[in-house]
Amino acid sequence: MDNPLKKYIRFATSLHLFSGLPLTKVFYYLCAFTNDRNKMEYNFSDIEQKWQSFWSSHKTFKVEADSSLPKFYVLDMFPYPSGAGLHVGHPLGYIASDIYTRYKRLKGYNVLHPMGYDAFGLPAEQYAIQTGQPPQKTTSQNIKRYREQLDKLGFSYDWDREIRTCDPSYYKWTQWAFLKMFHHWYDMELDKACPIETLIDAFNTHGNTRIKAAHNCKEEFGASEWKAFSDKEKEDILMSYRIAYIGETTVNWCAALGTVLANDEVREGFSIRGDYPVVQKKMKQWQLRVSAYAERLLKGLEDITWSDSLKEMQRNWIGKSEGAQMEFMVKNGSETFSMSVFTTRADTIFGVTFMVLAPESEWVNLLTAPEQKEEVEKYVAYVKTKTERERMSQTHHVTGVFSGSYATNPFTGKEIPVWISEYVMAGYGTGAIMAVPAHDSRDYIFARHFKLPIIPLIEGCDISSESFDAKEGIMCNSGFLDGMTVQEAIPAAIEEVEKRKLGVRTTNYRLRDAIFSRQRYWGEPFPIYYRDGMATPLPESQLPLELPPLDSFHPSSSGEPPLANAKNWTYGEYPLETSTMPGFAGSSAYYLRYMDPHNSRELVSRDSNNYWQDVDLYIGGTEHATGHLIYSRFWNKFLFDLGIVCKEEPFRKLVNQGMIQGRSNFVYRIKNTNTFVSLGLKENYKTTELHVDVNLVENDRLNLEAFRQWNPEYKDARFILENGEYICGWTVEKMSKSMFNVVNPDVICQRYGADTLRMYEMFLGPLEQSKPWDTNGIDGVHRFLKKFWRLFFDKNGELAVTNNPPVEKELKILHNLIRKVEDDIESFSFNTTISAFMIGVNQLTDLDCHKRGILEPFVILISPYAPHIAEELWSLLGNKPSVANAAFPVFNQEFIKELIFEYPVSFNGKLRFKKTLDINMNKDEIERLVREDERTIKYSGGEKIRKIIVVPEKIINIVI
RNA sequence: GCUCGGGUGGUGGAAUAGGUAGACACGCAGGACUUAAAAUCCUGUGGACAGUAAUGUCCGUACGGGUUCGAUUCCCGUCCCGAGCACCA
Repeated sequence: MDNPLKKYIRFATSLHLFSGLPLTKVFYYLCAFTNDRNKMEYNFSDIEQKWQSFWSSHKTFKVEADSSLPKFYVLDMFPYPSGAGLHVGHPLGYIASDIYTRYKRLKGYNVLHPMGYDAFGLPAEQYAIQTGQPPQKTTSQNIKRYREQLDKLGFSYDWDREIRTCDPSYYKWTQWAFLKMFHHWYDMELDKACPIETLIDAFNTHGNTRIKAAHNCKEEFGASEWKAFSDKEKEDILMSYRIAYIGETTVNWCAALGTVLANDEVREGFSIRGDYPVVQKKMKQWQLRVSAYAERLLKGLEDITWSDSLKEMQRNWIGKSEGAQMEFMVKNGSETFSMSVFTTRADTIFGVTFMVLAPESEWVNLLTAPEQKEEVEKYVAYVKTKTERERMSQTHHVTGVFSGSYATNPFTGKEIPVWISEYVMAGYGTGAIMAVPAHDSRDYIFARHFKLPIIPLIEGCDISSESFDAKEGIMCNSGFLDGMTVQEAIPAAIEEVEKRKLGVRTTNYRLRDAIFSRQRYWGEPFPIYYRDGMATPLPESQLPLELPPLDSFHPSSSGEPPLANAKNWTYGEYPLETSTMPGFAGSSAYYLRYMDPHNSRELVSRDSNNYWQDVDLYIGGTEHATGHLIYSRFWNKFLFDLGIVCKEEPFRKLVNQGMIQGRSNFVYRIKNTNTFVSLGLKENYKTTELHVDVNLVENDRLNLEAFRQWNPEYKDARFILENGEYICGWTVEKMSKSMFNVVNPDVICQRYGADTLRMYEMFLGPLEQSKPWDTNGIDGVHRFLKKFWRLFFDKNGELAVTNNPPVEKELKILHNLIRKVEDDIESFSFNTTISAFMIGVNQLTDLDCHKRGILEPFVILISPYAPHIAEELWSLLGNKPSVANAAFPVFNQEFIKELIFEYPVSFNGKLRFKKTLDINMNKDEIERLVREDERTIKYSGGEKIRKIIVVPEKIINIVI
């Protein structure tokens, strides 16, 4: 057994052997040392354990809706509990949100600060396929580990509200929302989701010709036709109007994962999870009609406090562009077709010299002339063989084929050829374009390559080597548009198009409907069964439809999703849907469920929702900008349309914490030897750079013994040292196991304590900035906490706080700090607060200040940052029950006067003098004061003076 | 290519309604206490030059211009780094 006493004796013995001192003397020194330590040292591990169990047993952070208190909702993006556990980068945002939460509580708010787990997902399933371990089991193990790690950091979550997306009582409401979407359609006139019954009524009276709806229905029909349709036909038509619908679409199919993926789960033709190739494939899939909300998703960005870059990312993703949809008559031999294109540059119509179709476009078959058939088919086949990545990487590789048919330019009347090329995408606009080579770089390159005519439309533009894409200049060669600026010509052209009935003004969005089914096991089952091949919703009373246990998580032998293997996966005699929902399903409304997590009758009760309303502060990474944060906003808007939630936007303010990168260390092995040379001397040798585990390195000094034991290969390693030490090189890289630079928060907690870790993570730099983790600086923060602790004790280790009234100097330190802490937290500058604390402690130490009137408020100020030490000191000062229930100290204006006195008035940047200025001074008094110095001033008026700037002959500015 | 951020000591970073640049911390150097170590505390620390010294002078916020009594901050141009988007018609 390795108890502390044995360790202690072993340590003393080795000291005795090492130093040659008598054993008795060794014990004497050790005793003196440890006694001293026990008495007054800051014992963080005892303190932190004590208060963490206090908080948990007293449910200190439990909150209830209370209409007598103002509410505040602080939310973290809940984690996916991976098998690797947390590294030091994960808690950054959690620490920031916890500081804000604790601050808001001190300010008298009733703060909702919950936590949970985004527990469905691919990694657990992949692990299950490899090992046969059910995802239920590994997920709950991972959650347990996450919880242990989170608890050590002293977060003030209300754990009674914990949710897990894989819990049936939670995903009941994910399924419920899906059913609601199935039962609704989007009315473009009312601009909201409406019950499907209203659509059926409308079909019964007018058919679908008069209805403005978001849909993908291909037919038009009148009321009598509708009534004559069979049930199956009716159901197929309704399906093309539902907000949750099955539709055939080109999907991202990942063969390696055996599932379809959403656009945000794919990057450059490869899956984000696993980096497997993804191909485009037409499939019937469940989809959510997110595109119906495109305009509202865009508009809603105006009223929320998110960073500009994040809003910009969402705007790009939604990709609104305004222009016109125009009809071109196309002749293929004797047949004539009307083909529509979308353009934002209707003004360039006179420069259209050819048209281009996407190879996948439905027009290709109709418009291919018999004599070109062979060539077109060859080309289309060639395009199909290219992967998505190849098509993207070869952007300037021009390919294409002439279709053999000609369109007519409706304005010039000229015949123009129709081409087919991969540079036009089937998925955007109509899959066909009018090409204006003079003013679009892609059209220009194409025209040059195939020697098609180029007509310049802007006076004086140079198109000899490239197109003129800018929307500026005076129009020419453009008939009635000649002489206008481009900005005038665009609306004028659209107007003319509409007048001549050649097309209509249109807005196009890049945002596409979200593909909502995944052919995998570890997700929410769809509450859908198939009757005679028709997708039919389960009644709400059947929810939740629980995920059945499985023995094998592979796809079935016939290529069906894993759920096809489940026994009795039927509703009565009818088969249930075998796909499951994607990862974003469970995370789309979790912030609502936290408001009322135990409600078994509703997603969230009206009362709870009315009280908590929306998330006031949401902290998380930018990686969710185009995924979760779009889907959540969509989901919330849908629920808003149904009157289930009272706010249209779910996240009022959003802060993106930066990434914490790893700081890797290197050692330098001399080639073909087992000798390592220190950084400063490596130029003298031929060396190989090797990553070394950062846990064996301190302040870039290698622990030689630990290094030898790290890997058997290095057992006999020799070192060339500089000044007796081995200095390692370093660089900043992603934090990952393979770079040996992962720092586990548990290790830091054990060594320095959670309070030090929390403060250090904040001290590292601005919250929103990415920065490397560098353990080197942590001693400074730890030293500060020790100093802070010592402030409360005298030299004998006795609590030394007195009730003497503080003097003005001490009050100034305090009130300066109050203002600083308040300003910094409100502006999320948590890093600079730590400096202010350090200065404050140093000043109080110099003054030997032991006064309760100063120290007690100081404890409150520091408690959001270092809650454990604050609780301990708070209770030592005789307060009950918890500093979390204290009130934030009030900043006293009186001491601002003192600050003014201190601020030097500079003269010519060199001479300095101090002037006594009073906050109550008015303009005349200041003028008189300065006139005595024979200088003139300008004064713009105001209430308080902060500083006064003087230069030769005049005062330039008085800052108020 | 387009959009948005950002370039400050050996290091992380302070300071922007223009006003003592480098707070605070790390590291480094020196010192105190100690038989010793640990811990703790104190001093110095952007660069160059001058002086025995206190101190003084000049140069310094990526680079080049501009506005201003005064610019790290505002404006124009250039370079570099990071993030996002990328045949979006």
